[in-house]
Amino acid sequence: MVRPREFDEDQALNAAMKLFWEKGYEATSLSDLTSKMGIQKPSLYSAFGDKKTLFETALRKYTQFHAIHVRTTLQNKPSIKEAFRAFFEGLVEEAYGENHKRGCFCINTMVELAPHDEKFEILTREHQMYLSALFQETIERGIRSGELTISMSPKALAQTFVVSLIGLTVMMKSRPERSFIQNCVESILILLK
Amino acid sequence: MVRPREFDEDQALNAAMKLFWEKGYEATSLSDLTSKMGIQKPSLYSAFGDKKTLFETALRKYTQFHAIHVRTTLQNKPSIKEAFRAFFEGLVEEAYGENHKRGCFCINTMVELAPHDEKFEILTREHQMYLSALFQETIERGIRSGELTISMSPKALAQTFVVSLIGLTVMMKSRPERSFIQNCVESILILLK
DNA sequence: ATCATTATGTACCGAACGGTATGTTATAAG
DNA sequence: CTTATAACATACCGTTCGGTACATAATGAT
Repeated sequence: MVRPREFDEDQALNAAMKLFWEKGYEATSLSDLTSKMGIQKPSLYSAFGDKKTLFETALRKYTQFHAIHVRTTLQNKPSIKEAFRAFFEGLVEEAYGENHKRGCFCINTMVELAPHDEKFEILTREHQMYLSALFQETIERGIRSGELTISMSPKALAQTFVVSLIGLTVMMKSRPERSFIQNCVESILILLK
Repeated sequence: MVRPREFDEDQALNAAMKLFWEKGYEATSLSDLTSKMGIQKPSLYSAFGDKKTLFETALRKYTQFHAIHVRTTLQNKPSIKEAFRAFFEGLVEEAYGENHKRGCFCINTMVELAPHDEKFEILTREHQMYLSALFQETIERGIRSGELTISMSPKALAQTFVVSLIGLTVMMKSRPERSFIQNCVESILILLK
């Protein structure tokens, strides 16, 4: 009964996500968006709403993908210690490897928007809480299996891992020597005893 | 021989610093700046150059103040452990106390500008390296005095403290429960044995 | 008192911003 | 084949952006 979409919504949203991820909310213009998404402004508005709404949709998509990525990385190794090592060293490799990445969209948003927009304060906090729960489950699995014998509570350790993850991700934006980051990863992993 | 400035440069720069600190580079407009600095645009340009230059000047001023603040906090206590505890708990108090602050201008800049502007990549990295050196000196002081017997190198521990500082500061922007942050502080301080 | 020099306020610049009105085109139901 | 509906491209909206030209005002040196 109606004319169908000529563009792939999911693909367009992916393009928007990459842009916001790379440049942030303010520095990304509607022109940037429409050109990379391959659509015109009216199509963008009818499909995704205004700029803030599109940003929120893109961020939600990112956090979902990211949560899955973290979960699978942690489940990928039988050893818990090796799983966390692989997770943190994967981070470093992403940042210092051949085609280095953009950091974390959620962390960028915590800095740019969370302090001035309660919606993003909540959205980003919930993602960090999800990661914390994920870490905690993994740690508790290691304790139950007898692999880990940690000195602090699994919850506190998981929270510390979240903060370490954020600290590493942001620190790498200033591109310190790789040894700096590597030292930090080793220190953090010491907490696993 | 010439007409003198009618405004206090230092005071105007302070106002600019607060604005950039609070809102970041992109979200702060020249109108915001001129109104809070109490001057007109031509005065701003003749005294401070363009927006980017003013931002850089403001950031340099911030990092100088911040370095002094950290140094004095660390030197304020005879016990090294107590000094670091006071430092990290001061952070938390700043964020959760009565009139909570804006986080850290340098960290905000690491996220917003460092990935796209080498000048700020370098400037922010150098500040973090300075903090790392400060932490390291303090730790080594504690070792020499016999107060500390740490398992890793003072350098690696100092670097880990820098990353923890960044992680805590950014995490607090999403305003998690205070216990979350407090747990992290305790875990970090465990590294001091 | 004159003059070179610089700060100031006003008014303006072109460009880009986020967002929309409008007319046209493509579709599927009838 | 007509028609209702919605997506499309174009062209435009008022506003704000960063930055400046210009005339005026204030100063110290002469």
